[in-house]
Amino acid sequence: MGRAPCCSKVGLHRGPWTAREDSLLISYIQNHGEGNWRSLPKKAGLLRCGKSCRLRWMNYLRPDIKRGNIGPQEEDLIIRLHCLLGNRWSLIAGRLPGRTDNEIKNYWNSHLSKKLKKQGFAIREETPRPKRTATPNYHNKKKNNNNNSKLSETMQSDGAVENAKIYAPKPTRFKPTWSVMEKSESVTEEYEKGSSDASSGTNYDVDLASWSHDDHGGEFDQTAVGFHDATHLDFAADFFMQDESLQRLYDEYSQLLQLEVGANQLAEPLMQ
DNA sequence: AATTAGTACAACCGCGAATCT
DNA sequence: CAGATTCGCGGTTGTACTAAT
Repeated sequence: MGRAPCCSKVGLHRGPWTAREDSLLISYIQNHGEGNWRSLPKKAGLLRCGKSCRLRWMNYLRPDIKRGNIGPQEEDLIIRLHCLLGNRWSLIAGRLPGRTDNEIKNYWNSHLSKKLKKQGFAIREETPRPKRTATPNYHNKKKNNNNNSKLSETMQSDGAVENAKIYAPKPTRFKPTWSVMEKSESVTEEYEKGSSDASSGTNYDVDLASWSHDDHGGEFDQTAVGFHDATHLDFAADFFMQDESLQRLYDEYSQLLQLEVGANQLAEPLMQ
């Protein structure tokens, strides 16, 4: 229901974008703004599906996208946020001004996960999306949900988490904090300040290499499980309190989670 | 020089949630 | 309120490029 038809089924272009397509899309959005992706291609004179246009704009053409290599401070922040949030790339991207979720996801998959494995950290092969709280429609809906079927396989094949309840925050559409929290005293602001001045020691300048296994008595492996509930956030806190800014970053997320979950819904820890 | 393997990243796909009618 | 539509997310795939053999 409601799914946009695949491009191939309606004879639309697929694959890499040409310079001409890019310029058509850019000029259309400059004149009319984002949104209405469904009707945009037709109006812009593009033989693409709206979904493809949106993706191209969001991940490549937007003027505020930061090009170039991901720096060590960004890398450090990605790693920490991934420990905290799992594969919630859009949330992570929201903390990295100018970076897209796709870029971070790619960087993680092709670069960081391997790097961390080499360093001896246990990386989740697959982040099971947290089981969603039982909204009235949820269980009655699907049948063959990919993500959830994967999740249940994972759960059942792994005795350690078989009966675990996972904190399941209500999914919300995400807007990058640097655009919606401009006036706040958020960590993002500090990060932006820091990252805009590469020569200064930033608030996130923490030596990852110092996080050896031994430093944490082997407990670090638990980060591979993920921190989907408040109990785990407490545990996570031990690792992320390396400086004040990270504390605030952690607090921010912790607060968000607490707001959503309510005390009686807090899941039991995955590891006990 | 040719082939193979590995890497990086753009793009696609399927899904659920939000929003609209 | 229900069904339809749109949007956004995360997993996966395809392919261009580079390094190694």
